[in-house]
Amino acid sequence: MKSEPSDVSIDDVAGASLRQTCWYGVRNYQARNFMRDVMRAGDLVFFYHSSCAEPGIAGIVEIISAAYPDPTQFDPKSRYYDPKATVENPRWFSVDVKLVRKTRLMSLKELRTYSELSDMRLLARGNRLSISPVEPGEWRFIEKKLDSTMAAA
DNA sequence: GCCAACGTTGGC
DNA sequence: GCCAACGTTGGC
Repeated sequence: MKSEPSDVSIDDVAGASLRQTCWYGVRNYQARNFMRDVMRAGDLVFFYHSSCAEPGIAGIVEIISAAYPDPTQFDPKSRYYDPKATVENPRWFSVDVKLVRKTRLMSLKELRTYSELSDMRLLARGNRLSISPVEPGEWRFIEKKLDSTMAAA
């Protein structure tokens, strides 16, 4: 799951009182469908920092709730307000996530160096989805790299 | 700030 | 249902 750290970073989650946060603001149908139809409580997620100086994986979070209507779609003051959404017929969904652990930053640049990840959806050409599935083999590979390689600084 | 690659909108 | 115009994402 991608988040702009200037909005919500892994440190924001780590610093939150319950070390958890609502994942709001998804406004893409494919990403919504992954969240609503595929994610389940207990699933683990790579927390990816996007649109920043060093984009990449910055931590691991766990899904702790089923998808529920994203409250920001009903809030006229929110940048995520959707006038076509109603409480009876919500368009957009959120999940709650909690911190599992911060990791070293595994940059996009580094991710692209691993042939084992050449088919990863996140790395696909032109991919803009803020939420994309990670194959079990990809997950294991990245987790191993995160554990075995120390950050340069 | 640029721009490629998408996704969405709306006229027809 | 097509598709041009427009808007957004996100790396660089």
